[in-house]
Amino acid sequence: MTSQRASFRTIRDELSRRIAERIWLPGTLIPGEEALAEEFGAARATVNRALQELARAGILERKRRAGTRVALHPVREARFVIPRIRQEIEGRGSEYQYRLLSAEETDAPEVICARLSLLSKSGMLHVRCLHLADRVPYQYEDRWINLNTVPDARRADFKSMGPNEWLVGHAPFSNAEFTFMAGAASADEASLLQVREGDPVFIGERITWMKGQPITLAHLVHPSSHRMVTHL
Amino acid sequence: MTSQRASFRTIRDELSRRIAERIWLPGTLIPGEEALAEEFGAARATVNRALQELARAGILERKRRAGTRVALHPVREARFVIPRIRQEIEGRGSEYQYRLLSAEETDAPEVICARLSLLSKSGMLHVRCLHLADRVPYQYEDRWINLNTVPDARRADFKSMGPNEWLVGHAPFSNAEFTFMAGAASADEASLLQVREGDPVFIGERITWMKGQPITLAHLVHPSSHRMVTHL
DNA sequence: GAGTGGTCTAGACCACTTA
DNA sequence: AAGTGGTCTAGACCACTCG
Repeated sequence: MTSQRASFRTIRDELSRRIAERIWLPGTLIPGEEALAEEFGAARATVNRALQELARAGILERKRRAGTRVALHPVREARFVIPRIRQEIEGRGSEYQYRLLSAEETDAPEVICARLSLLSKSGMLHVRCLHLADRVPYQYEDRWINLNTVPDARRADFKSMGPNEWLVGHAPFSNAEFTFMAGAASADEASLLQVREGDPVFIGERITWMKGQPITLAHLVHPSSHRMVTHL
Repeated sequence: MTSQRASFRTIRDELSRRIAERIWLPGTLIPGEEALAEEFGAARATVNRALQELARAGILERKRRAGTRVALHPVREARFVIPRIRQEIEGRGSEYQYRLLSAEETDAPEVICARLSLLSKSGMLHVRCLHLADRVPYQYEDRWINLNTVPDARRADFKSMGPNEWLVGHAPFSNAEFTFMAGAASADEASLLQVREGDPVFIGERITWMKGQPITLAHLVHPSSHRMVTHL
């Protein structure tokens, strides 16, 4: 008997509580939708929504015919916002500045072609630029843009606007891969970021595709003071 | 007129296409649920589910009375799985090994207390250990556990099981903060990870709470060959 | 084959917000 | 005040999978 009015939230939270307080242990088969609907005095669709949310959060595992179980190894996931560099800097109350270092159409080196699964190394635009926060180097960006996928990028002016800003407005992506790692600053990176060569740097690599066609590969280098933070 | 049978997936994908192909530009007010339901020959609840999924993905913004708009600045988010070190290593087909370095109840240094917003520095368990993949150092873990929140940890045996594995089974968390950064290996870290002192390392920091009470602070150090990858 | 979750419908009422 | 999304219901059929 529940005094609460039926709502997918109250049902979701109550089930969540039973799992957190180990009333239902991991692996337990919990009652079916129909039974829960009766217990909570709600429609099955309402119970379904509560269960689906918990399943999406990874704390329940649902299978047709087999029923719903408390996940044995809850796959916890966290989210992080895909940073838009200007917003990221301005959002912290800092002044954003942008400096284009170079932009030229040139053949891509083997490494880049391989990373993007490209057969031809031609038709690539290589852009290098620097993003500053309060006049201090914040991120060095080394990017390759596939002109075969985004021919308009030839006419883009990257002097005043970073390639990322241009791309979000002109070439939406359907898939992306993000890689984060630590590395040692090369001589170039060191002088641009005002650190010493060999100093640790935080590197983000981003590859985006539109319907299987590679759009761009970005290599984003931060000084080691950089923090990537996310909450759950 | 749509030849597809009504389904929240087909509706969701069709709307997504209209946005991706810029038929509906950012900021556009799109038709209401009722209108879309009629267009697709579906019930409003079905349209609602499609719209809610797109809103959760950040490409639509919905407000009562105001209607649904294509997001101006789509806040793209990516997810990453919160790694369980053993699964992470075994999932790559490598052999997992664990080595406890030290575990002692001791006062926490100022830095740690501050990081956890702790008033008292006592009642802390300091655990250091090493995780190996195929006998190669993979992660060095330096962890503080708050015994005031998790008194059972005093009786835990961390000789055979890592503190993370123990904690997931005994102290679920309600909130967590993840930080990723690059750093230079200290002398200790360098010898344990078999790199040179000062070499870049990839550092993950994890703080977890249960209902506002800090549970643990983990400092996780990887050699610079480490990659953290996620897809969208 | 049968039971469970997945999805859809038609209708209803409510909550919020903006015109 | 009214229109839009948010949620719920009761009922239905389907798809998948386990025994």
